[in-house]
Amino acid sequence: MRIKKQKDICEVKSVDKSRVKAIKKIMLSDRDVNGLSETFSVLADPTRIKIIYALSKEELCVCNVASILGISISAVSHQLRILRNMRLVKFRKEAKRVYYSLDDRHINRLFDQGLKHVRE
Amino acid sequence: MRIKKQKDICEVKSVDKSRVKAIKKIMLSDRDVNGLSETFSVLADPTRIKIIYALSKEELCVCNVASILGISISAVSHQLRILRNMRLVKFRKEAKRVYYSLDDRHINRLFDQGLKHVRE
DNA sequence: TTGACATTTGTTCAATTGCTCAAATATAAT
DNA sequence: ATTATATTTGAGCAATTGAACAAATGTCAA
Repeated sequence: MRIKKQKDICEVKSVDKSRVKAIKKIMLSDRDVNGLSETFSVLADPTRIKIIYALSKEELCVCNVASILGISISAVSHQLRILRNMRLVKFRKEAKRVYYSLDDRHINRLFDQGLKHVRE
Repeated sequence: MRIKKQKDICEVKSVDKSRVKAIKKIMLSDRDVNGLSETFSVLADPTRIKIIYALSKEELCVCNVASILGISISAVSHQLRILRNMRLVKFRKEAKRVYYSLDDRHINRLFDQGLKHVRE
């Protein structure tokens, strides 16, 4: 095979300059892009999906979530921390238990839209 | 610190059995869970988000996408393959160029819902 | 206090992922 | 055929991530 040095960066002459410029101008802000990718990342994990779904039905303690999903309490707690950091769930402590519930109406809508998509 | 063997699995007696059972019964199917996590995974990457956004505005060739995002053609092509596999984009060849466009109305809606969420 | 239960947290490890580079393929022009 | 342009693909690598396990914290009851 011949050796070719490839620039791998789009040559100016081969680019439709005005088209590229126009779209660059209306491109999403870094803030939007990061927000979107963070949001979708949280929803991109099977365990978290199940947790969110369960909590969308009812407030539950960590132990019950673990029971419902059939995974360890530790694993649930780790995932709940992620959801907490993203402010998707809120919690209240009652004696030894900690009860979690959904804390973001938007997420429910995103979730439902996603379900509609996969079930279409 | 005391050594305790911890089962890390919810003790039956501490679980609200009927509550757990009820939610287990209406839990999402594996199919739904996998579909959701795959769908959200595709949307969870900044590069793919930008590509999807750009393509939502206009049909574009690989080279122009690379130019708009300011990343290598190879990187774009790799990501486009993922979007192709998920059937989120379609393409048509014209001479040496390959033009991509969005091929899923649902994704646009999911995307917009996501934007609404992060901008709230 | 001691012990049991509920949850959280830190560490380690394996798997996944996105990128780069090099190479291959495809198409058209010389 | 050779060259140039456009895109795809495969390998290798660094960074991220989810799960498992151990240990720590917190709360209540005996």
